[in-house]
Amino acid sequence: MELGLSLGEAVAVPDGGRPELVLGLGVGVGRGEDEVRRREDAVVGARRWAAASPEPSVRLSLVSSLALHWPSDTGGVEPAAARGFDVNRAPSVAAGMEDDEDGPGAAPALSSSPNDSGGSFPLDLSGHGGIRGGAGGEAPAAAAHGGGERSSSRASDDDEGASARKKLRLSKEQSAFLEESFKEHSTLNPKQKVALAKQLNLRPRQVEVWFQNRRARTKLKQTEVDCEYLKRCCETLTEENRRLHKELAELRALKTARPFYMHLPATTLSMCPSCERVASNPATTSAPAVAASPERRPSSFAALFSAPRGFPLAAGQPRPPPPPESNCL
DNA sequence: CAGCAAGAAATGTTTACTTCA
DNA sequence: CTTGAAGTAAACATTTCTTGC
Repeated sequence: MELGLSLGEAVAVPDGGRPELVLGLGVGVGRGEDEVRRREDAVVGARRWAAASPEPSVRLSLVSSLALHWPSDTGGVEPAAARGFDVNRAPSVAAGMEDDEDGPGAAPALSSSPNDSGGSFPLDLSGHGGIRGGAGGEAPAAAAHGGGERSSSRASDDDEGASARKKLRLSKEQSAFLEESFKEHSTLNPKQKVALAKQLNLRPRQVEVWFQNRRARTKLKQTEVDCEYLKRCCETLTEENRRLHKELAELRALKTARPFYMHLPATTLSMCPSCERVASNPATTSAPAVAASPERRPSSFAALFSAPRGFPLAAGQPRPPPPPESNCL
């Protein structure tokens, strides 16, 4: 038994709103091909399972979209695309800024001009004093050098004096814009990062960190959803287990009430492993052969006895036709 | 003012990829 | 041409720390 749960299928919303995530849920007989890989593959595998499962899926709107295509403008495929996201194309709002490279002279984190909001960024951030959220116009030391890409970004924020970490609160506008970007793509390539940073008057490192934390929050939320779902599955299975135990007790009671069929010798009936039919032992052909083809297989042993299909056969009743084709000897 | 939650940032680890001997 | 070590970059996991309530 496997539990399947998938996340990340972007689904168009009828009213034209933003896509929703599909949380595919299902319980059924799992297939061994769902390899459990490290990290994301628990979800990916479950999604695959859910796709192959006849079980209905439950859709939850998690207000996020992780699987939207983002076509490449370079035609190339970057590593991030291999992880499921195509992050090669810069966001539309960042068009024309792709040539900017992060460096000491590029993309200053805090614009010297309050009116310089980074070009096409529609939100007016001037009232927030840039990234410092209206911190009285105090230019942070870290902002002076503009940060750098990953290889240098870690050190770049530290080597600027001992005061090191200056906690900031992103403004609502900045957060909203980052959120919108995240909905389009949960990872950024360097150019997109720089463009976004420019538009928001942030350092590229800040944008990078924000996306990292955002991904972590998404994953955490998903884990909570998974946990809740598995809890419910556990309850359902416990209930099913209780029911089956009860059914078993009823069967045992029936066993004493129907001594003829239940007292057949064990060698009389056997299950063919290939076709899953209950067949009579050739050596004891006098015993009735019971066809248990899939379409006729009762859903439970109790149904086997209660269903009006003539089983078990009463004495003198015509026997059902033999199985059409069987590998049984 | 302490406690707490949220979140920004730092740090360490893992993985994939490239380069080069 | 193949292979393994070294280097690099990016993402992730975890932790630290700041800030606001």
